[in-house]
Amino acid sequence: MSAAFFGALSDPTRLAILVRLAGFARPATVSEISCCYPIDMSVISRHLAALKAAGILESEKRGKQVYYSVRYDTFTEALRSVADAVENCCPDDRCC
Amino acid sequence: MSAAFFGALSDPTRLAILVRLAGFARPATVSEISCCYPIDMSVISRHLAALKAAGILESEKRGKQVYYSVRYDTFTEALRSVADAVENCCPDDRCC
DNA sequence: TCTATACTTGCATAATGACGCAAATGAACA
DNA sequence: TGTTCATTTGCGTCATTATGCAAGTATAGA
Repeated sequence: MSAAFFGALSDPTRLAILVRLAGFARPATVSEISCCYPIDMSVISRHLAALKAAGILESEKRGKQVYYSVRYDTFTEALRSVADAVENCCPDDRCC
Repeated sequence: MSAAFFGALSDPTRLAILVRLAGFARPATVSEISCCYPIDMSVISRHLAALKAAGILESEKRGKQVYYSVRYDTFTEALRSVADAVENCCPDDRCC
């Protein structure tokens, strides 16, 4: 349950990239992704790196291009495990 | 699927507060929560307000004190709906 | 080897956010 | 009404982060 995981999702641009990439349903290159936003490609590249560092995306280099794709299994598993953790949290009345 | 929702969870202190509050399994006052952290109570109060604004907590004022509690249903539902959305995202190959 | 393409990294700047302190609000109670 | 306690809000400061531009790296192809 890491704050870094949620931090990766806390930026509107990164979230939009993730949704778009999920919609692609196939790996996409940085250029393909960045052409959809009025933002410099270097910025998109950094966002993709951040999502990858959080374990949400994975990348594969083929020739000159880098293909990013969603790690559906780990991503959805992470979200559901947080939901489960909060739901099944063992009561603890003590403070400090 | 809002970035603000994840933004509320992207801070380690806020996440710790949420976990603690979930562990309490009952509403807790700002003082009760803040006594667990070496942080000024005003900061905790702001964190609680942020979590509430994100729909993760709710508050009730009783006398001089404000009781915060987790909105388990909406919180876990939000996480699971994001997981579902990414998982069942309709493919869309077009760019821009 | 030279050039073009795809992407990443360095650096500066601007915006955002966390924090502490002090003051303000609001409720209970003498 | 005045005091005290619980919480919130205003404000200044420091750290982090998003962004753009320019330069760097790496790969493909002429």
